[in-house]
Amino acid sequence: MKKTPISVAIVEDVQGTRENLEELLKRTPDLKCAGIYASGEDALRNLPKIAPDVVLMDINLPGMTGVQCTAELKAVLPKTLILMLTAYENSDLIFESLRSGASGYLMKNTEPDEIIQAIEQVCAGGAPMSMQIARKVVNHFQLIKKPSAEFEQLTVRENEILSLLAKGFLYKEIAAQLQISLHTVRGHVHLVYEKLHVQSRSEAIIKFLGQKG
Amino acid sequence: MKKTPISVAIVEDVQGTRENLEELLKRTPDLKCAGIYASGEDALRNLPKIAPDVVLMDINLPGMTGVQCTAELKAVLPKTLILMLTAYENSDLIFESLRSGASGYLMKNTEPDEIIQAIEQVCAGGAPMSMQIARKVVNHFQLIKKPSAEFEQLTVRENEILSLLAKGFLYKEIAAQLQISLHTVRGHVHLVYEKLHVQSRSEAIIKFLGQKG
DNA sequence: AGACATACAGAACGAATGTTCTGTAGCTAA
DNA sequence: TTAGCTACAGAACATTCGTTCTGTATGTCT
Repeated sequence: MKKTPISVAIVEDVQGTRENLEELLKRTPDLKCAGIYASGEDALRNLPKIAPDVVLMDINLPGMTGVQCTAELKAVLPKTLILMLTAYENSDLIFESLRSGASGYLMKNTEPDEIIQAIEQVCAGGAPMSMQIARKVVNHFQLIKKPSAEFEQLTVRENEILSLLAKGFLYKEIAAQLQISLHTVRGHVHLVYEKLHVQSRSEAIIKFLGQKG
Repeated sequence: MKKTPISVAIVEDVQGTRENLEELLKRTPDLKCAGIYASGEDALRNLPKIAPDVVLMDINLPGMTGVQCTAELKAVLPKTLILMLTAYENSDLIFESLRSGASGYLMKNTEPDEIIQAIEQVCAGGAPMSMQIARKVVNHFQLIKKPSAEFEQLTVRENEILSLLAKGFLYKEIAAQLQISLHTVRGHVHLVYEKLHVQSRSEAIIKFLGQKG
């Protein structure tokens, strides 16, 4: 698929795991081990010159975490693909990693064969991860969707006013934009609060923004 | 893995494809074809009684779309897993499907073997999709991330207060929770506003929530 | 037509919020 | 040590918001 070998760097604090990974890369024909680092700080200092195709990043590093390191690396090397390695399936860390720019998420107990496959897959435009992790990622989208019954009761005018509220306008600014009096705005806002079951502008905005996701 | 066969329903308007899928299910030992429908409306009428384990849903249906059908089915049968079938890799449709509650996303030209595997995988807690689609889903998380320079200037106390503001608490409630005076809360809030370059609680909340994704 | 419901508009009053001050404690650099 | 900086705490005053009223169209049943 690729003629030149894929250059891969390793960031992993545990010596044993680090050496195993290095060994694995070295004995695989199409891969090249471009750098090995025991800490995120060390990796950040050296990787920018090397610009590898792929980085295998331990998520649990002493000092700077793998997530932080990923974010900073991606800022410098946007084209470098990062695969997280982790011992545990922690949901929060998965999402933080993906937000930081990781392109895949592997468990440490993954078979060597599959690690190699994952490296090739990520280069081919994929996002390798275990099927349990894939489901978590997919479910995340569904959580965004919320019951929107309350919002449907709002009249056109109330919706108009709510969306202005949620842009941060003052009552008097809303009154000016809609050509109605300040008092009237207050009246509408109060009805919006009743229908949304909230008692302050803040809560209404939070509910409104949470709704759009 | 499962002793009883997995019950699978098909929603697909094209007769040829529909019959091919049915044939595929029938000749696979561990699968049972529980229902075949040519439209979303038809599926919605009949599936609630059947409650299959998995539904293969064509995304491109005449009348009600596969996405709509997925959303309504999921509302009635939250435990039923839905795999979307599609001819084209349209990003928007992928995300709409996932938001509507689909648990996997297959191309129509997928090999029969892989379709069977996908059905088994989704029952086992996975989220089968092509590697290109997986990457799109993962990338979606990265887009959420925004520049957060302003927030880093906040002190621990200020962050604490901002996050309480963004939960809708009143000043006096915040004062009580943090054991400081109402006046002090005001003072902190004002500093937060300065650092975030906003001038009201609403704007601060909007900025704070927009930041988290 | 009369009774009822709803969307919209406005006013008065108390409560919450925003601004601008002052003061204290801890930490750093000259 | 002293001067300067920052985080935190508080007070006085002005503005904005939230609640509870009343009133006016408009539409829909019966």
